[in-house]
Amino acid sequence: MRNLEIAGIFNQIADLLEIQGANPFRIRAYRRAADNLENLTDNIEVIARQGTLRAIPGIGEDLASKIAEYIDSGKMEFFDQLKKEVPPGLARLVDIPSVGPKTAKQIYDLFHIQTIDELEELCKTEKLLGAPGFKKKTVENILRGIDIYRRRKGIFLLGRTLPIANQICKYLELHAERVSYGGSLRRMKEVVHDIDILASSGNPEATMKAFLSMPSIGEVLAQGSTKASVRVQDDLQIDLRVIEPKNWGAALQYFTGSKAHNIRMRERAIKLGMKLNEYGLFDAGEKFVAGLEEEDIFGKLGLPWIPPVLREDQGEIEAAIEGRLPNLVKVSDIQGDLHMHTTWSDGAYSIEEMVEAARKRGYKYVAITDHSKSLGVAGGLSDADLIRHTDEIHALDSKYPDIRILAGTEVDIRQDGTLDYSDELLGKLDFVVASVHSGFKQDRATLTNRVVRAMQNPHVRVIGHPTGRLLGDRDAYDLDFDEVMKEAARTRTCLEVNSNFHRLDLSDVLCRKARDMGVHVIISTDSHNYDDLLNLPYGVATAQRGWIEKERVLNARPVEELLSFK
DNA sequence: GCCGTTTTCGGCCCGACTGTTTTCAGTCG
Repeated sequence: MRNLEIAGIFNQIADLLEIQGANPFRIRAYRRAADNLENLTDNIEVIARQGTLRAIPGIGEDLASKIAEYIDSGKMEFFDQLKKEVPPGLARLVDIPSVGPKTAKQIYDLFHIQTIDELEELCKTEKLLGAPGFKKKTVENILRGIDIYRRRKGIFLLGRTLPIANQICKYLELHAERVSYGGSLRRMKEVVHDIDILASSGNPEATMKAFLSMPSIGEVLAQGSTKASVRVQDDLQIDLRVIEPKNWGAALQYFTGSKAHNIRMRERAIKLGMKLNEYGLFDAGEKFVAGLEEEDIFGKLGLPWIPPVLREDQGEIEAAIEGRLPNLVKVSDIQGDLHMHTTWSDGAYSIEEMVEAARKRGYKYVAITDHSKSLGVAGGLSDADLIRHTDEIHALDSKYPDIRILAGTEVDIRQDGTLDYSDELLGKLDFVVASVHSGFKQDRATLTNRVVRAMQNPHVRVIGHPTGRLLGDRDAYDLDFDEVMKEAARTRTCLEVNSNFHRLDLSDVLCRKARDMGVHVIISTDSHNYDDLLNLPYGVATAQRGWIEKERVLNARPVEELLSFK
């Protein structure tokens, strides 16, 4: 898939046009196109071949021809030309916080510098000081921006950030009426760049003061009467917005985004003769129409409330208008966990301990799925061990009448696509997860064949963590998901949505593709200890972001139905 | 550069904070 590659080019074009001072709407068109390509579930090359590029939102005649040109020739003339016009280092200066296109261009025009090191030198030697528009504060801010730029890791995992946000909310609840986190965190994106907190308060000064006196704050980046930004550990930025109670719903809607979703909402307001901002929905006479609750705003715009996980301008507004929003799977729908490890392989607790933990969570069934023999590093089970493992599970199953305990395995898909246990052995099990744990660097065709072959085995019910990605650490291996999902639908093999927040694999985008292609999923935790069981909401949220409904989630069904599927 | 139940041309979301400015431009979300 070259979707991300082309999206990246469009974003770079937007950066370059911005530096050139091009029409802001033209720049926005490139960014919107890039966003939509990133979220596209189909292969852009296939779409180009079919000649239906213009059906993609935000792609018109011009961008379609640019995409086609790039796919055909590997080049985009306009992009190459632009790169010649704008000095190459300039686009990188814009990545520095507080340095935007105007500042970067001005500095370049004055001093002809192109690198961040040169800019730092310029600031430190005070050469920049005194140039038009550059006084002491501005120079200091640039230096601070460079510092932040160098230190920031940029992305934070959802599972790391959400607990921090919850802590802050809990603290602020003592100093405000209502508190919520918003932004990409509320939309449950797999990685976020910052934490947005919203508070409503009758005494905003006190709320703001309480926020700014949190002990964990490293630095205050900005502070006003209603808005403040601070940095805490690991250079995580936290933005607080304090608003009056009557504006709560409007502010929450605005603060949740996404930006693209908000633009669409505001356009809808305009179309209906109103105006939407973070204070409320207003009629032509500036009279307050709605704003106390999010539902009020959606309602006055003729829409049902749209769950935050869907607010990405990926068709949710159209679906809301037409009354066909998906009936999203919920955490409470999940009846059992079908991917768990124990001390038999690389887990931290015994089978019985994990079963007890699952019972406490109210699950109706679990599958114990330890690793198979090839995976030596994880203590994979020999054939003989697997039989003893199965016996122990079946004995426990009789001991606990309130939970069905399935004997399973997470069997390795070997480099040639065969499985790590014989069919005879697999046939003795209740539930088989098959996963790739080696040979990640194989080419696309080989990897795709491997997984397809595994799905053709009648014992395999689900492919575990189908892309193998580790967020921030390891890219997905190169699979052709058109092929994989076609075969998954045909063989009625499920694809796993692994809830471990380092994985979230399938991703939201691939979940959406699975939905479109009629593939069923299983949302599992891949637990290696008790705490991992708590990750389920991340997997559910990822499925929700992919518009997945309860009916498509096999472990939202009773165990009999689960076992007879296929 | 995209797009159309007002439109194939003329619109395109909206506001807070900062710094350097006497009224606003730049940046950010």
